[in-house]
This record gives sequence, structure tokens and C-alpha cells, in this order.
Amino acid sequence: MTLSRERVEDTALAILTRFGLADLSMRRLARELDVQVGALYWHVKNKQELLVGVAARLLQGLDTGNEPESSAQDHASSGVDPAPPASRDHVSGRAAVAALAQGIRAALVNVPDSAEVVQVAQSLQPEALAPLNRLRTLLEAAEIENAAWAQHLVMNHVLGSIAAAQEAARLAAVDLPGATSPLGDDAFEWGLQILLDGLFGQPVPEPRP
Amino acid sequence: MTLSRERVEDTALAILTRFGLADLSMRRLARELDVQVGALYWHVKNKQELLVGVAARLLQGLDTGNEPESSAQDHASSGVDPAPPASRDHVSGRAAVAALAQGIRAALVNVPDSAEVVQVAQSLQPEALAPLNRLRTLLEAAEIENAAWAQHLVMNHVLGSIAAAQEAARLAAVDLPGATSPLGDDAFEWGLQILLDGLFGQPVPEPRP
DNA sequence: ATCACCACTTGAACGCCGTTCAAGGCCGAC
DNA sequence: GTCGGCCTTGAACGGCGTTCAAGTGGTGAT
Repeated sequence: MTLSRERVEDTALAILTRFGLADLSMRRLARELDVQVGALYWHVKNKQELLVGVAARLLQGLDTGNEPESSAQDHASSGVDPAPPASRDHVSGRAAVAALAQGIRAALVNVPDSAEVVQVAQSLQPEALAPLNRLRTLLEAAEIENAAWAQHLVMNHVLGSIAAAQEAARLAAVDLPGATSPLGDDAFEWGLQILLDGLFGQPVPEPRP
Repeated sequence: MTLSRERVEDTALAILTRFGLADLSMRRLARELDVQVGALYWHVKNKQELLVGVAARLLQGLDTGNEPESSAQDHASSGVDPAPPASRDHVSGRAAVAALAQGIRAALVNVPDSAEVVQVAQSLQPEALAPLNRLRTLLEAAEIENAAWAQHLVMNHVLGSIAAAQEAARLAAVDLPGATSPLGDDAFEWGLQILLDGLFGQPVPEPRP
């Protein structure tokens, strides 16, 4: 099989998924591909650019349809329900934003260090990550005034909570297992709803006249 | 002058402040201290532990009093005002949280890569960063139900927006200066208020009975 | 059939990095 | 004086991202 940028990025994603960012070195990548390190640099300018490609692959599939593919967790602890309360035949802006945020999280949460990779890619080459721009588009389509700021606000929560959860998992795998709070799906969902409350205006707590 | 953990951490903070995290290597640190690298490892277990110490130093002074030292910006863009509407002689929970968040940002925003350093320290050794736990205490003292989650929610915004602003500044220093949006103090303040709106409940738009 | 050309790969090097460790210097207590 | 602890040295180990001259192999033109 001949080397190609596609194959390099695929293998990089595979290493990231299986072993994490610390093991994703150019040398390791070359070893995995049975190739000398220098060969990689014919297909990729440098490691940063490679990571942008990996980040784009991580978010592939969120561009068009964005169902949060089968989250095997029940996040029923908090009583919040992401269903839109108002309109009927088309999802409200809030629900669409929530769905995309959940989709992004679902795409990243099982790949170690993916949040860091996406964060780097986002600040390095924002146009390469289509779903993130779609998030801004959704926010613009809703009433939100500062859509670009809101995009970062949401992404900071998504990426931050993924990174925290994965770091906690890493520590739990080495140290004593119990100890600190889970900080998992429930925390993400709770924070997302709080955030959307602030962005879209809260559902009135007591609907009393 | 004899070597000591204090002196090592101080010098590390100085290098971070002047040159950024990429230049903060054990070797560079040793050079700066006119010492061999090995000597550092007598005073510090490893680089991660050193960074925790640096993070703690960065946040020193936020433990007790937490005035957001002279923010030279008027954050009047959004019409929201953080002043408490109810009580007089002690600030409301919301204002206290806002003040601490602003204080943390003020302490970090002028030190390159400080957000990354604090993020690492936070997940590695959360108890070493007193101001962050004070943030949780404030949230508990307010009505907030999931104070630990809320703490992360706020910190993800604080650290995320600092990191984004600094990365943007780094790119602007190399590439063309203008281009993307500023993403500075205004974005931070706007996001913080949105977030607090969600956490504390919005100021009712129409206070009609 | 020959040759030039091009895409691609090799092999080796450069200068960094974090971390470890035997050996030795320094200095106060006995 | 000399013992024992604190602290530092000097050197090494294995890894990293990146570069580059030299080489390989195939394709198309002559």
C-alpha cells in the first residue's frame, strides 16, 4: 500500500484513539506505517497540520446530519429535558444547538485527548472544522446576538468537560479508582442546559400568572 | 544565592511570563539559575509538579481578597450590570462569583499560556489551587445546586477564553495583524454574564406581576 | 533503447526534551 | 577529624520534531 496523506491521517487517528496523544509522535506514526520519518513530511507539512487533519476527521459526519449517535448513558439524573417547549414542526434554535453540541461531544468523548486536538485545530485553522462553524450558523439563525462569542462559549464547555472527564479517567486508571466526583455525561448535560438557559432565556421556573 | 524550591518556582514563573510555556524547559530553567539540570530534581519531583507550583503562584492573592484589580475596560457592551439588586452591605452571590472569575482572569491574562498551566494543575492537583475551591464555596453559598459542576462550567469559560485570546494574540504577532475578531475582554465579560444568567436565573426582562 | 524528469523514500543527522544516577563537594555535629 | 546529611555535578538514556542530500523507481518523450 502506497503512502498518502489520507493514510497518514487515518493511522494518526488510529494511534490517537488507541493510545492517546502522548503516543502520537511522528516516529511512532512512521513505525506503524513501515516507513522512515522523513517520508511523512512529503505528505504533511508538520505535526500541527497533521493534527488539524485528525481533528477534521474526528468531526466528520457532524457537517450535515448531526444526531448524537446512541449515547449509551442515561443522563436522567437532572430533571432537564432537551425537548423544545415551543414550536412544533421544526426544532427550535435551542434544540438544534443542543443537538449539535451533544453530537460533537459524542464524536469526541471516546477518543482520548481529542478535545485537546480539536482545541489546537480550532485556534490554528478554524475554517477546517466545518461543524464548529455550523454551530455558529445555528446560533446566528437563532436570536443570539454575538454568535461568534457564543460559539466559543459553547465550545469551551464541550471541550472543557470532555478534557476534564478524560483526564479524570486517566488518573482513575492509575491511582485509587473512587475518590473524586464522576464529572461525566450528567455534568456535561447540566452545564449545557445552564448555558443555553443563559443564551436563550430561561424556561420560567414558576409559570404562575 | 542558594537554590531552593521557591527560587526554582519563581524563575519558572519568570520564564513563563516573559517567553511562554514552550521556553519553560528544565534545561532552560537550569541555565537561568546557573545550575545543572539534575539539581532541579532535588527540589522538585518532576516538571508537572513544578507547573502545579507555578499555577499556585499565578493565583496567589486571590485566596482572601479578590478585587479584580483595575480592569481598564468598560464592559458596558451588554446592558447587564453585575451590581446586586437586593441586599446592600454584602455582595450578592452572583456578584461575588463574577468578581472572583474576573479576578482569576486578571491574574492570568497577561501571562502567556497561563491558562494551560492552570488547567493542568487543576486536573492534576485541584486542592493546590485555593481560589478555585473558593469559587466552588461561593457557588455553594449561593443557591447553586451542583456547585462542583458549576465551578468547572465557570472555569472552562475563564480558562478557555484566556487561552483563545492568547493564541489569537500569538498568531496576530506572526501573521497579518487584523483578520479575525478580537475575542478579548468584551467576549469574556459577555460570556460570563450569560453564564451567570443561566446559573442564577436571569434578571426578569419584564418585572410585571 | 535511452534518457530526463518527477514523485517519493531513505538514512542520517541536528538540536532539543524530561528524567535518572553514581560520584563528589560542602558543612555542621559529634 | 571524621562522619553523615544535604545538595550539586556531569554524564548519560531514550525520545522528540524537523531537515535534507542522496537514492529509487516509474513514466513519457526522444
